[in-house]
Amino acid sequence: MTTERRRPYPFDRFESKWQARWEAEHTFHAPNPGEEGFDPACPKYYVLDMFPYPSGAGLHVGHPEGYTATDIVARFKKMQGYNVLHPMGWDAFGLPAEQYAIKTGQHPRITTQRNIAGFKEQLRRIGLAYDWQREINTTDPAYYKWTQWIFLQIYHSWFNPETQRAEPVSTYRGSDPDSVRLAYVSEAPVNWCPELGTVLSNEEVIEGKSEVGGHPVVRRPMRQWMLRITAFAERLIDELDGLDWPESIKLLQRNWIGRSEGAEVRFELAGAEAGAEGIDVFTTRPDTLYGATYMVLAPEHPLVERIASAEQLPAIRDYREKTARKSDIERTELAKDKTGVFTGGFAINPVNGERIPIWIADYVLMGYGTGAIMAVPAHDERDWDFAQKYFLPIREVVSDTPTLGLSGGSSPCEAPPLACSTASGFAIHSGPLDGLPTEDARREMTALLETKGVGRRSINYKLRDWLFSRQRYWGEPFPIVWEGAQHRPLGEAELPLVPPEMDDFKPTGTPEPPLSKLTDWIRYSDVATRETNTMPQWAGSCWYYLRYCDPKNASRFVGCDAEKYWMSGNGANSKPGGVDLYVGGTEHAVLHLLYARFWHKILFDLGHVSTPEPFQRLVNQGLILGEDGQKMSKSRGNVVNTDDVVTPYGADAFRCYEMFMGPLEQMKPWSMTGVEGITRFLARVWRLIMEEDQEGVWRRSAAVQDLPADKAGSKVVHATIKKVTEDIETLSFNTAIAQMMIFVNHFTGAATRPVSGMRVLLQLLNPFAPHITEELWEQLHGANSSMLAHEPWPAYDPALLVEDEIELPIQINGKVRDRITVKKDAAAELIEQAAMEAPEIAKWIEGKSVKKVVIVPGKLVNIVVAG
RNA sequence: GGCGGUGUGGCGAAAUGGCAGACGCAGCAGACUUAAAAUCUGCUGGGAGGUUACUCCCGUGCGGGUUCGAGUCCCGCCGCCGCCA
Repeated sequence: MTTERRRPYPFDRFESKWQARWEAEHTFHAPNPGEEGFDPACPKYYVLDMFPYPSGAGLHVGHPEGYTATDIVARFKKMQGYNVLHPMGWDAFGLPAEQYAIKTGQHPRITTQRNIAGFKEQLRRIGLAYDWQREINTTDPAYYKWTQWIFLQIYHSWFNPETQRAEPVSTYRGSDPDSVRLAYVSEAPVNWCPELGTVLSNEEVIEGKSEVGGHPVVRRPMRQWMLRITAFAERLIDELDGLDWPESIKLLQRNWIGRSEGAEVRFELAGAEAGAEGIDVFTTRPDTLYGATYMVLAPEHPLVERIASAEQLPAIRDYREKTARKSDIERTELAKDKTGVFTGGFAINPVNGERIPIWIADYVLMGYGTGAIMAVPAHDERDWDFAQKYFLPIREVVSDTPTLGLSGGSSPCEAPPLACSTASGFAIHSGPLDGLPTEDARREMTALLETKGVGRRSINYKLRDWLFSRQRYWGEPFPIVWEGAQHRPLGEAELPLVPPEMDDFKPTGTPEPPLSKLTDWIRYSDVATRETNTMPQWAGSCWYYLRYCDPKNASRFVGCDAEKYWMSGNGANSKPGGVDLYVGGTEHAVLHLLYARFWHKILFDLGHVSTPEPFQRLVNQGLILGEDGQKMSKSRGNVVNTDDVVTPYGADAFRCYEMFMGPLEQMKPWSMTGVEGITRFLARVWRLIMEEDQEGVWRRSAAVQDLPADKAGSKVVHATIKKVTEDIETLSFNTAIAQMMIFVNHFTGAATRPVSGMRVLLQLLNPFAPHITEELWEQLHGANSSMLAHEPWPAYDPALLVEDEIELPIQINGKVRDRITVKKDAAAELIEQAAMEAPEIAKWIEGKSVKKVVIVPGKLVNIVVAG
């Protein structure tokens, strides 16, 4: 397409000019406390985007949806007099750059730098008001020095159960501090992905496949670094309450942490002497203990070999091998056929002394609870399926009706139930519990167990500790060395620990990380070798919002004053503090947002930061779909790149369209004709103030005059100030733009346009369309005027919004039949009288009796008639 | 299966329990133009009636309920999307 389409307004002549000026004048630089230009009287506002991974594909129109929203808020808050922190940076460690390196031999650093440059240029073209002096990059040694430093703080800490806080490990009084560190080494089975050549966290594995690439993942035991996030499970749930987050995200986190209350119960092994090793189980239904007719251990449970009878041992070993090849998801699938093997051993049910068989089955996971369960087939679906398959006894101990006289597990003639019931009801066949409703029975049984010393109340979490090491090159090396089998930390002075240069990034094909190939680097001293794992990509994003506060600090991860200022609560709303507004996609609901809260709490406990939570207000932007209504993807060919929009329509049209599409949080499809519509709107704004002469030169329009607005005009102006101000606060940008369209439509037909009203429009529209408004502002005020970005936000006069006379609809039985015009504060009697006399109303009332007249002042009149 | 979200014109959507469909897209008509584009003006949920001004009926996924009045609140379903299983 070579035809030079005439642009509806000459955005191409001024957009880059204003971008250059903002950059040159540091218009959006926020000074820190103590810096030049800092005004302590200024309230602060910290508005943050989830920083992107700079991929090679560049920005598509989905990325800047959130960025534009925060940009509008940032510019708005600045005009309202806030000191606004609005930074951007790069989450640049990660697998794609490393895989590209494996394919091409090009160092990931080079790829990363090139991608960052591309992303930054695309963002610049959109005119986002970032403080680029605060740009950070997680792969910069000056940044990851502090990621490593924070890891060391975690390594040096433990969770004191008495204070419920992270404390220096020196306060631990036990004999083996390594057993309580918040960063520890574990030999547990992990998610190993042979294709990627690395282990993955539970959060990175989706339906048995890697989240990145969809490769198969298997379980295998490996020596790995773990972070003890489970210690914070309770606080991570409880402290969600005070956050201004979408309830759905809070719920997602609560479900992920998966708190369940119940009891831990000890079953002795049959034939063992009292006090000998037993099997502990966790159950949320202690009330059903009388219905426990067998036990199941996870196949990898350490007791299995000991319990197993000689004749069962071969079958057990065979089954364990098969299990090892399955993922947790495959194992716990409800619909799946249950399998298992009898161990040959028996346990004693502690409440009724019954001898019950012990099985192993893969539907019991070693990682959840204690790795063993008591099976109550009558009241648990999986136990039911299992019992049906292997003909194990089933005893009903919960009835849906209160039944008296059916006492005791001793009753010999109970009929097995016809179906499994997990519902609450009333205890039966349960000795002392009989007749109790499920809730009471739970409590009663727990108390009973505690008295007998065979169990106790317990809380279990689904959350697992965070598998924190990866077998990759392109990540932060651990500041750890090994001497013999013992790990020890590097000193702070040895940070940053920079990964060595390398040409061959290929995975070793074994669980040995790529760094293990570099024998020189590994050798730390005659006796010590370096840790060769690296940290996961999440590490850098766990604390980047803190670094933005003080990105150049060389002596601390963030300066105390800067942290206190930017992360403080906003006096006005007495919130506990943190980032004032954080916008990003839902995909991070349980990964980044949980990890970052975890790290933040450790740093808070250790006194390094001043707030218990990092992000006070969180908003998720909705996905932008392709024009076909499908998720954008390369394979569908429906991806719209930002440049495809910015080049032909301009940055302002791009920004405004992104915001006009619909509610920020909603999923919505892209539409190029929609972009054209918004372009028409901006062109109309342009022509409100400019007109084109015979030679095709744009000049200030003669219709713009220094006259007061008429009554209707000033009402529109002030209604627009009100609407736009309120809508930006609630992030309802689509309706804010609709109101500005109403403004423009009102003045488009007018012969003269008051310059005061035009100024207000430019102020209100500036956060949305900063280039065109700056240009027009300059047209109105001259080239030497101060920038619009430095103008204050306008205020509205409520008095101008009130009409003297209002039109009231008159309803008969809820249907509008006529309208009357009355004075705005007319008395009810007067309104009623006028309503009854309205021309159309009479015929509706005729021959009927008026039962009631409802008058809602300023809204409507409803006449209720009968007959 | 559980939890959460969502359902309004041809399309994106708007509506503190108070005139459903603001605003925009698409479409139709008119003005300007030799013509087109651009621009400006008007119309545009469905149906019925009337010569016009207009009038009436139906309408927010389905079925009930509360209320003078329900897109909005309550109960029960159905579809789609997401998360967990």
